[in-house]
Amino acid sequence: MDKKPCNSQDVEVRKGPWTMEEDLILINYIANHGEGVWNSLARSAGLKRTGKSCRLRWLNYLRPDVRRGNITPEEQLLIMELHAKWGNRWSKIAKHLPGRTDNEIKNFWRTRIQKHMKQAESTNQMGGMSSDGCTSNGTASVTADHRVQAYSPTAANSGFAGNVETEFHGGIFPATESNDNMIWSVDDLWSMHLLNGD
DNA sequence: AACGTCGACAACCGCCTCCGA
DNA sequence: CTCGGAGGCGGTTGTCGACGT
Repeated sequence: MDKKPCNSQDVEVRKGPWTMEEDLILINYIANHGEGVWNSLARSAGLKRTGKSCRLRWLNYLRPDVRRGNITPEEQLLIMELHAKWGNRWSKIAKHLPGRTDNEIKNFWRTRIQKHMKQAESTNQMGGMSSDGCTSNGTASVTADHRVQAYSPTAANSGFAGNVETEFHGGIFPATESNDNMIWSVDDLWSMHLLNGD
């Protein structure tokens, strides 16, 4: 994560977690100049990051319309339906979920739904094999509601259903955990940006 | 109270596609 | 028509925090 002790400034490329300063620089720059060619944007903004890294950070985290927080049951259902239709076309799926990013959906799928699918499958195998022939690999051929039933109990445990109501009240997202401690939220960054002016 | 394990999320990497020179 | 650069996408990995033992 450390910078290389290198003399030439154009070789120096930062990796790893973004700092608050970097976020602010990126937000400010895009607010003033808009998105453009990411490589030159990174250079012009003075960020020692690759264009790709800047793009990813902006799209997945800093964009003002990015909605963060728990995926609602409705969104889960939609994700599963679309995934059954298109498979791992995360960006395509993300287009149908306003405020959600492909990365977020992808992570959600891998960490939660896939796990519950495995559990459901092993349960099915023990209990008497699949109920409707869900044997295809990866690109689900099962109906969405079937899966909901398979994983919803655990989902409720991990806070899916319970947080639906708190989800939207704040508009973008409620920045629940951050402000008290030293962690900053995107909201903070944007308000700082506004304070700074253009 | 300490240690180990698991889950969630952010970020990076490599490949593919598209566009302009 | 070909080549190179940039953007986009999906897969994978690393890190951090929460939870259980």
